[in-house]
Amino acid sequence: MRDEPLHSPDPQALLDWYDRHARALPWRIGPAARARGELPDPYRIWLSEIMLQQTTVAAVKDYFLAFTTRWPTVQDLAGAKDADVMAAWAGLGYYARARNLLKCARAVTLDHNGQFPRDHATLLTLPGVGPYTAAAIASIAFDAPETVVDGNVERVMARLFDEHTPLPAAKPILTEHAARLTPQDRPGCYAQGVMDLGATICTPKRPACGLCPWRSACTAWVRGTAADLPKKSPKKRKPTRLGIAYLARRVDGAWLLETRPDKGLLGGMLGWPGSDWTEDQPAEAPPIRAEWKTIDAEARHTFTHFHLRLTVKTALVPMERNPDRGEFIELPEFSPGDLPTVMRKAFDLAQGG
DNA sequence: CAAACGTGGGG
DNA sequence: TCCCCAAGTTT
Repeated sequence: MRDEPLHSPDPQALLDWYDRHARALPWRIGPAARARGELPDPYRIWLSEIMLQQTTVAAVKDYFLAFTTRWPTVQDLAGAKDADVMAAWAGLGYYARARNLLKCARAVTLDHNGQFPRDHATLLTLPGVGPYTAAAIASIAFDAPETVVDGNVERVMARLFDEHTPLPAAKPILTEHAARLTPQDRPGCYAQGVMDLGATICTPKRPACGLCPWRSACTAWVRGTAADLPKKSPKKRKPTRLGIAYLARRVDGAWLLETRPDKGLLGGMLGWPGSDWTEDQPAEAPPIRAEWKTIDAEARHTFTHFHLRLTVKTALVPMERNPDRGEFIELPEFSPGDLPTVMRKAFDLAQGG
């Protein structure tokens, strides 16, 4: 057994691989433009990077196209109504990202002369921009030699250097390896290349080591440990919580909805008035006096840290009756697509779906 | 440092 | 059914 790879991974080999295998994505410029030394629009890179946080490329694509069509520049987005942006983000998850997206667009427009900052430290001051995203924008949009460390890079580095310390404790070690490899030449393409390598070749399960440009420099490949890395700390099991959602339809077709508070789960999103979500049977909390009927099925949904079993109750209420909570919204001002997924599941259940 | 924070797809 | 995973940030 050796402690070091046979030779150090060559950044140029990774760049060559990227030039041959780069995926065409809506926020990327084409190979011809890249060859001319052009760089992508920082607004589009920022938007894509926020959307891609803990989210797959497949899930992001349509949202990215919808956002950039409706709000082509950061100034357009800064001028949008909060409710419109939250509705457009509905279904993508991690809704703090959408709230910070607007804060950030407005900060760039008002505090930075409408231009994204180019340096890592200033980028880090923007809402929703952490160490990874600041490095991604600086390197991809401005070709600065910053080191991106996302889940892909962690996995690639853990394997290249056969690092068995479990995450997240291993993060500083893996970051150090990644920083040492980052080249001064074409750091933006290099950053995207490492992440593409992790996404398509150096995958979590069954990595395609036979296709990897860094195979001969990979200690885990030499030792046969690649598929077992990176190690991760054991996860906790998710508890189950119970809740009740109240779907009131007025006789004119309007639905009773409320905008959730900015803090906490589904913050800032539209939703059905309901009970607290608790491990014990929740107390009734009808938002309006009505003859509530319980639907004979639950809406089941899993969040990051708990499972939810949601009982759905429906009622038809007359025009003149006022709710204790929420407000009636008529179609088409309200569309089910504006709801976060768990709320849309409740709606689908009430519709008999 | 641990916990909160969504959702959909794959094995 | 259930667990893992995905271009992380904030508190």
